[in-house]
Amino acid sequence: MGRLHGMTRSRSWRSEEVARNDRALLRAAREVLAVDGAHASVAAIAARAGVGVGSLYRRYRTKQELFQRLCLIALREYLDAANEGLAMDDTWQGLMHYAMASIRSGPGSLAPAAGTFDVTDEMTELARRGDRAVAELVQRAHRAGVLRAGVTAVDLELLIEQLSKSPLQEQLQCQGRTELYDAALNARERIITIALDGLRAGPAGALPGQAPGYELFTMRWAPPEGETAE
Amino acid sequence: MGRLHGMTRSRSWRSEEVARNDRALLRAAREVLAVDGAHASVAAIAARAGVGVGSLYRRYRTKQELFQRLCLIALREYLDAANEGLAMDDTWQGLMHYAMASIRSGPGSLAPAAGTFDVTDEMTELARRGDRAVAELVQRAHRAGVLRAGVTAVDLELLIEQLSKSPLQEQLQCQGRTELYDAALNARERIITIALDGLRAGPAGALPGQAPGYELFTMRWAPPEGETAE
DNA sequence: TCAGTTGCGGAGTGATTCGCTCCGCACAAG
DNA sequence: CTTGTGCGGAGCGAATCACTCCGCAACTGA
Repeated sequence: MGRLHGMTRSRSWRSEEVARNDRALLRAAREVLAVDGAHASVAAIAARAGVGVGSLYRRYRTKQELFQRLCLIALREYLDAANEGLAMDDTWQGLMHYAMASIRSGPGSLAPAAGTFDVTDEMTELARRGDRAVAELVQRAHRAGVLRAGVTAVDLELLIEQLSKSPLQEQLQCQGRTELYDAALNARERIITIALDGLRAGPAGALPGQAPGYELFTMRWAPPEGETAE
Repeated sequence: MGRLHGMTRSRSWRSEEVARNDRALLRAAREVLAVDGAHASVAAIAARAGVGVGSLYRRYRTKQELFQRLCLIALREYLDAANEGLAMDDTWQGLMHYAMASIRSGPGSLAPAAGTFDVTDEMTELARRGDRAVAELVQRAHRAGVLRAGVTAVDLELLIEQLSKSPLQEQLQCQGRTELYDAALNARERIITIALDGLRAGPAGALPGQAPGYELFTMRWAPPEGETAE
């Protein structure tokens, strides 16, 4: 925001500045999407990235295209996190590594955008591989006896999604209270720690109801019929 | 939607139907607010309640007035839940009773509306009394040794807020997939159980960072300065 | 049977916000 | 100087917002 135009930059920004703008755009898009949900506007994204809407539309032909790229990146991070977790020796730490990483940059943040753009084959493939890795992560943890009895991969993924959004931080930054941002970050770490520790095997009782099926998780990425909804 | 007008109803609906509509309106308002956040529209609320916007505006002079009444009711339920929890003999069960009730009808759902309406003295008084009751609930649980070391009342309230929203159910009903609603409800119960069990005293390690202050919780109800935001 | 009354649904209204286009400008190279 | 390139943001038509208003159905007292 403001008038900074050219000014400081001087040498070959032929593609250097371009890449920086692209990263800022993607970061801003994820943040705004997490805050404003399905109603996130391109103007807000561009403003948060510190660029004009013109620059945004030069890189992405449409809002949907930006969200698609965002989703692809999130899915890649999701898959990487699961594989990294599987590579760890400590079973519990591996599970937690995946959970933490997935919460931080998870597809949960862009769930509100689900159904507003077409899902490419690459996305479904990435999601499939990720789910498979997570299922193995969960199975391994159960075999090691460190994961609470009855917890399924779907339980885990839904819990992660639940923890992905931060209502507190959303409102804080929506009101512009930057002075409390660090405190909110700290508070969120504690909450996540508490919630994830509920996954540990221990004296806690059985889970209520029966294990949820995968359809709860896959359903959302395919718009039902008749484009958007209702 | 639909033309059902009078039809089935016959006897003295002078005030019976009116009360039913009011309840439906409040219920719908809470649901839509939880789904659409700050951008919830009166049309959506009225439609979900099965009434016309005219009926909504005959009972509430403005959208803000509806949200105020909604907030007041939620705060009352919140206070009641805390007091009921205190009245229980079993300390842990008392805490869980409060948490469950607060999650289900919690002020967390209407957090996005915070700052969009004026806070009355009655609201602040109710919130103050509720917070006091919760603080006692937490203190009592700590004395009994059933609550995880280091957990503060603010931690608890923020965790409850985190669990108040259900991204899964939101999207489900936004897409009109009613056939999966029961499964989603069941899945949510499991997630809440897991997360709340992380509050139990046990072998889990210490919480990261330091205890968050109350300002994180009270800040939001007072618009900073300059009305809405930004 | 029939005016009179009451509460209802939803089309209409001006204001606002949306996704997106397009143009003037700052700067580097020739 | 002229030319070329990527930029910010004003501007545009469409969509959506909170809110008003009116015709109608259901019921009442006679």
